[in-house]
Amino acid sequence: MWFTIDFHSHVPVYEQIKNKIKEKIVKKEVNENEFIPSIRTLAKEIGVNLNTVARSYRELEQEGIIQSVRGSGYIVIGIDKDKIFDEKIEEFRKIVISAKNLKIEKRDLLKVIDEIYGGE
Amino acid sequence: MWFTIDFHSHVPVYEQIKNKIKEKIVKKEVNENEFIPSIRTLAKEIGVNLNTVARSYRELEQEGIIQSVRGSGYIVIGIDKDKIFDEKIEEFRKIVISAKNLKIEKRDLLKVIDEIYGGE
Amino acid sequence: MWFTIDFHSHVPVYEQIKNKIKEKIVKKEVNENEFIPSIRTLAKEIGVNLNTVARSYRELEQEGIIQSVRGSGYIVIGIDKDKIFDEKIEEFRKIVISAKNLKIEKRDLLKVIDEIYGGE
Amino acid sequence: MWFTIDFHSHVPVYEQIKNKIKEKIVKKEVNENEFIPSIRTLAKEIGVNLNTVARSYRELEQEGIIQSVRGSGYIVIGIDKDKIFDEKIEEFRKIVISAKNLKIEKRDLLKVIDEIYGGE
DNA sequence: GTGGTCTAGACCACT
DNA sequence: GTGGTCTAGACCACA
Repeated sequence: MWFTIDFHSHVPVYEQIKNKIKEKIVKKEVNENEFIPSIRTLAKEIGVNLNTVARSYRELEQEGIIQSVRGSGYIVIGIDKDKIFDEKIEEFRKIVISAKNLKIEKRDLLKVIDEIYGGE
Repeated sequence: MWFTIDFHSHVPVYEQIKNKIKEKIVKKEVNENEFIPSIRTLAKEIGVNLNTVARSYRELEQEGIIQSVRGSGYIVIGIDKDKIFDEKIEEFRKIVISAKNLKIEKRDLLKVIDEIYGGE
Repeated sequence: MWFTIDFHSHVPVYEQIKNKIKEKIVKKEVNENEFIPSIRTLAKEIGVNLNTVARSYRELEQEGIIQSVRGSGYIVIGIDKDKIFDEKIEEFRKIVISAKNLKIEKRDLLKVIDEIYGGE
Repeated sequence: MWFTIDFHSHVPVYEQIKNKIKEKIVKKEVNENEFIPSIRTLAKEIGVNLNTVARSYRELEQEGIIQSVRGSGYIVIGIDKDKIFDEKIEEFRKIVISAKNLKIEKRDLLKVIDEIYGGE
């Protein structure tokens, strides 16, 4: 299974798909000039409609990250890592602010980070 | 202005309102037994429809956080800080995982936390 | 009727809709800050599915030409006339080249232009 | 290379091939009773599938423009120039109307024509 | 009523 | 088999 979708999230499914694929590319689980799963394959795998995946792919193509090859599928072009980085950091900043507002202490956040990145 | 709404977020407006009010309560900007703004007032202030604010208040009441006082408005009952804490930590954990997936380094996250919480 | 669609064209319906709306804006048949017809209204009027119009509007929004207003509709932001101009001139250039290749004479093209723009 | 194909055009590849061949015939780059490239050759040259070229040739044959010669290939029969002319002029007319709608001035179109046909 | 998303299913162009 | 487009119809969030 390539990845899973949270159907109860407020984030639309097509956005989740876009994000997951961007992650895969950054993590080099798919490399440039490689094909990603076909629209139909991925749709079946994650249990969504073909059109939903198609929309994700179409938007990723508009962002210049993948490109359709007629009759063959979608191929990875490349990704602007700085942009992805900045977007995620901004998202991260918002939730840290929100956590601070909720009087969550710094050490509680650090604990989570250590858990995930490994202590040290 | 009490707070602002991101109308182009994927998070529904009524959810944003609920979250902001919870933050206010935890931060003690509104205390127990105090009134929060009337539906009408808040709706006008943040530029949304009455029904939207009404829905937020209704759900907050169902969660036992506020209570309607006939003819007067809504009064703060109290809040289960542990639950709020856990929810936010969980949200935080997800984005940290996502950041790690994107090969964002630990120190980049720590930098953001220091910025917001104050270094050290 | 706002406009009509050529269902036998190779140009996809959603593209035709986008082009027609761009024309309307340039021609000032709809002005900035005015609403264009709702997705459902336009879909019914030109006899296409709601999703098709929705896609057109979504892409026009991505291009910064219109913007969605929650619960109200889509409002015109503005349009980069130079870009539209350049695109159309480029399209025009291609067909002129093609006409020349087909040994169509210059005066035959000029005749068409005079017909449409008014002679002289 | 005989000609090139725009794979991201909305015009189907088999239509593009047909049009290019018609142009070649009108321009007398291939004359009557001469062979055009074999399906296999042309397919390889422009990088499309055999079936696609085959479809183009089949339709050109139906239009009486070329004819298959068993074991040899396809030979040019002739072309109804008036029909080609009318089709192209009609296509031209549409874009001129569209240009006028976009408030493009007559002189801008004339400039393009002069560029391509040579001034005067 | 408005936009936003999604499903199910279809046909076309192309390899 | 692949992508590209479209229809019909549904549910949600919002004014």
